[in-house]
Amino acid sequence: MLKIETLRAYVTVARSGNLSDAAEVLGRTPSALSMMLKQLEAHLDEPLFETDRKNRLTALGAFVLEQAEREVQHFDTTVRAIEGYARAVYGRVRIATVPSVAGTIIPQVFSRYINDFGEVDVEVRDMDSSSIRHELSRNRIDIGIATKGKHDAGLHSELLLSDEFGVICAPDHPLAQQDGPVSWAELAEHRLIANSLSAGIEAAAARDLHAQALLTAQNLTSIFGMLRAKIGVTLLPEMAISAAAVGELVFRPLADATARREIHLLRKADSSISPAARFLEECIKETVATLQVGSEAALDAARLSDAP
Amino acid sequence: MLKIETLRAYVTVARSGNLSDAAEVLGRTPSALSMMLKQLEAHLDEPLFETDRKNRLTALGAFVLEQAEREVQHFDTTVRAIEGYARAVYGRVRIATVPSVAGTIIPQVFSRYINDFGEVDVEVRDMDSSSIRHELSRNRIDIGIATKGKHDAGLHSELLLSDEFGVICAPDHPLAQQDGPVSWAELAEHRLIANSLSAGIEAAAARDLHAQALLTAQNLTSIFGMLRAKIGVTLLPEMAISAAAVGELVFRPLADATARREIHLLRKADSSISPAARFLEECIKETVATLQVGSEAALDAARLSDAP
DNA sequence: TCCTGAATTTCAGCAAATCTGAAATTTACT
DNA sequence: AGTAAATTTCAGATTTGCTGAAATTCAGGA
Repeated sequence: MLKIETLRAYVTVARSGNLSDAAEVLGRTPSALSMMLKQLEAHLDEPLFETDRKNRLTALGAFVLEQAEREVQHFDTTVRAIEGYARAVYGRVRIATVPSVAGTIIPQVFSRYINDFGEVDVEVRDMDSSSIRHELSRNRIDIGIATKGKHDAGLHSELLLSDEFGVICAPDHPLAQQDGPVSWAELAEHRLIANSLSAGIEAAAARDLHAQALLTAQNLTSIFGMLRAKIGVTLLPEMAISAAAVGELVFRPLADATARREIHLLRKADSSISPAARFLEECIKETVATLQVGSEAALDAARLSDAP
Repeated sequence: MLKIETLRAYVTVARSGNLSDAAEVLGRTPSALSMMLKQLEAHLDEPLFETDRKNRLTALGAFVLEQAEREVQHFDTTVRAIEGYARAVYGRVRIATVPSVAGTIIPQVFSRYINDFGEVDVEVRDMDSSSIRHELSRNRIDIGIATKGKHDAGLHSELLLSDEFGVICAPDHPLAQQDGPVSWAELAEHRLIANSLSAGIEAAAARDLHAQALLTAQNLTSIFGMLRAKIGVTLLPEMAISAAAVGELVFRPLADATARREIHLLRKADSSISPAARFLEECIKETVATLQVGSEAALDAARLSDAP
């Protein structure tokens, strides 16, 4: 049966015009090549070379050279693609994250690892957590960075980082006049502007506050506008504000340490991800780990470098 | 190193979803396939299947399947092309012959061997002998059927058949009133219409006649027109007239048996021809041999069957 | 949860293919 | 014709690949 290595040997010999040089190139002895070509000619039952010296091809030889050359090249290309994909130097990764991570962690990941990505094509999108989970389950993205859903079946999750909620208000708001954590009772005395992220806080006190809230805003721009207009205060995870251009607003942490948003690395549980996706995941986790070594200090540094 | 047979094994297993069926298809044992795939996975340093049962692929597995499938198909196509070319069931042969052979022998060849030509693409052209030799030496055709040149260097020749010259004249011409061979002396008493074929006769008497000839015509139609108008007689090889629609003309052989046109099978001496060309050559020679078994009778038969 | 049968993997030994190095042969060139 | 280089041949060594049996793993039912 015809083998690629036979064709490769023939191409090398036919092109170099003699066995010894070809043997050098291929890293075998001339005698091995001689036997290989003999076998090929026996298989075709026709000579490929005009003379014993391999410097002139028969008509069949010329035809085989053309075909074999094309074939060997095609094969090598395929092998490169397969090996490249396996070693994550080639491929495509589609990732979707919540905006705050898209604006903080992700840029860090790329600035650290961009050189290791080779030919990998990374597609980043930002969307809200439930959309991310939906896109994941429909196989529209490979990796998601989002909060977990109540009962997301078929998704594998891994805690990436947890993000402390705090109170945001205008600098001349009464709550901005003091430092330190804010208690639920303290917060209850001010008008709350609810938002989709704060609605996720599970503490009972938070639920009560939301039940009484009169205003709900969805996007950061409008929330921040209301804060500056001193209409009220809001609750947001720390990263959500650091990712945006905050301008003149004050952040005070919540006294209730359970009020956190937990951001997970999500992927489909049943199907495997490509090596490139796995590699990107590793880069993200390592980046997060590094940033958390110096705890908040490192996170702050990340934020600063991210807001020129 | 990655081998085609490994890719083929992987494709078969990935498509059938289990080892045993694939082993059946490939004609090996499941254990052989198991080891092959293990080796492939080790080479890529990544799993190709989700579970030990081979019915679900990893992301890498899906990618490799796609690539390997394409590759195996490409390889098989190449091998078919090479083997087909070698066995002369595939290829192209360009052949040029003098018109008389194009009109007699060649149709016979095809009617006998057409079924053996498979996918071979045969191109037939007719032209005069010197053009044929020229085209051959420029590698524009693979096989030529023509008379030899004076000093055609680099051409291999082989006598195919020799064709007796004779006198052609109108039925009411004086020479048509008798049977049997015509002597040079007899012929000298009539006006000769010279032509490019008769000019090639080497006999001294023929040269004298040509020196005195007043008319020279190149193509058969005009020659025959002149014969019918009783302007004179001409000398032509027997096949040249049998190949054409002769109509009402009389042929009498020459007494001088040396006046023959020798038609050769020509090809370039240095470069080899393709297996398909070689096969066609064989077919032509065999056809000629068969026709000559019954000597002239057979040739006559050929002519008859060729002029419906 | 355990059992059962099927599928797969492992292992050892065997067979086939391929390689090497030396010697013999052929070829091209002087 | 002689010589040097290239190629082929040959035998032995090595590697690779395959088989068949046994062990293991797995899926599905009791």
